[in-house]
Amino acid sequence: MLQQFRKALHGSGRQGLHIPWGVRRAFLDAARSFDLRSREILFHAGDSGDGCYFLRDGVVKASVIAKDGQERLLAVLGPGSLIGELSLIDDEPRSATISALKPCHVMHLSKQAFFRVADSNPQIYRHALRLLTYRLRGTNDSMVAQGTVTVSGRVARAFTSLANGLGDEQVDGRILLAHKITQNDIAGMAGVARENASRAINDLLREGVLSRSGSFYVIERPVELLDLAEI
Amino acid sequence: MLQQFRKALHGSGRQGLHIPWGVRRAFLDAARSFDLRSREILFHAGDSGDGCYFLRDGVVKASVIAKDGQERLLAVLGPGSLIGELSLIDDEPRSATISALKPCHVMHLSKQAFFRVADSNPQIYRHALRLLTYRLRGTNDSMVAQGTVTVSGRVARAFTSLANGLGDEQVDGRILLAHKITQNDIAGMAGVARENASRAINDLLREGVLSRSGSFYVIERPVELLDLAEI
DNA sequence: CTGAAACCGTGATAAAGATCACAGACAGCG
DNA sequence: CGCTGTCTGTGATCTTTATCACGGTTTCAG
Repeated sequence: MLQQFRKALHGSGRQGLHIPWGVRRAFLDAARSFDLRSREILFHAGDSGDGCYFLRDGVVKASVIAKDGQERLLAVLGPGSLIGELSLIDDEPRSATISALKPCHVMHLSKQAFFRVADSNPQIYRHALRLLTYRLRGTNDSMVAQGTVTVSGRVARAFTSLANGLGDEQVDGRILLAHKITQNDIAGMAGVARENASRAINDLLREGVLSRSGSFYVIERPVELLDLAEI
Repeated sequence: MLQQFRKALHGSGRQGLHIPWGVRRAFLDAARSFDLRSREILFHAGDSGDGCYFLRDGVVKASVIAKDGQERLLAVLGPGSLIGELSLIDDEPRSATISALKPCHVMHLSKQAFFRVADSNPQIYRHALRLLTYRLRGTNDSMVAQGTVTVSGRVARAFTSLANGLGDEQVDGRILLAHKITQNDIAGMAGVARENASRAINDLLREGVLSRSGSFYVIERPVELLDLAEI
């Protein structure tokens, strides 16, 4: 099912990026690894950026602060995610702020190292192109959704996106979101007021599409959720 | 000033893509050129796509139809634009419909040809990465704007985007949008109802930020427009 | 254990924007 | 020309969503 989520959100597999073996090796050799404490910030939007990061373990969020001070959450990312690849490519400032939601283990790959490795492994370029294409399709869809889909639809959409970033598929097909998510997070992702996110989430809980296990959410009926999200 | 528009919308130069000379040559040799009549459709969203297009002359629009039947205009593109590059890379269906707004001259580059040329000119990959990165930053911003900016702001934003795609900078710094644009187009780009777009446009005309020359719009005070668009 | 701070649910109201209705302008064309 | 279809401007509603208010609940640091 998770595959279908990812498929539905375009591409396949985690972030659509499966680097071949030897190449991954070359990357890891060139990378410097370090840890992030919970709440620690990897970088701020607007920082000048050099290189990109690979999240080996942990969970981070990508967010921006709009002019009016509201925080918009672009994504919550789990292990295996590539972070900060935009600045790697175009040397423009970071477009979002990345902060750790739990302790993380991260690898940093400098710009020079990336292009050095990539130049001798042209498939890497193809993979990178695919990754960006995947993201672009995603944001395009989101933009359309933002304008045409209702609040509860966008909340459902936020959950599918979370499932994509950090979902754990259980044997029975349910998807566990193995991290504490607040209503503020959901509201920030869906672009709605916290209060309305609350109402929409409770509707989903009442209908049984979603449930709570401890402080984690569980997607009980993924198919219905996709349907509500109008994907 | 147009530069500043493009800068403000991330990247520099038309679409941020300046292919070096020899390489451009190789592309043109491998491409097949043809014409499009006004209103003719290059491809539909959902079509399976092979290869990409380069718009040598003319104007096209990229749009999608949301589930509820509303047309959302993603962009209006002028000469020099690259079209359909997503499917080129990932073989997924076309994500938008491209239709000609006036007679166009187009070059088609097949997938095989693209990768053949690119594999022997790795800088091409870098350029392609830059282009996608540029677009990604753009859509990211739009997404944030969509949620936090008011209707008149988004209408202003639509005009900046139009200026970017088909603006002609005059010697006095004004920017001429040399194509007939309807209120429906603006509404579709800003994601608002046509009537409200109408009201917002008239506000801009009254304030003198915008004016009309025949059936074309002219951006009289680009800086103010950028400001209203909260870019 | 306990107090502060963050989080959550829910009603009441306000505001933004969509939709409806309709008349005038304008463009293309038989 | 005059007719038809598209485009435009502007009021009057209606809907959706944000905002405000506030009490209850959980979490966590000391």
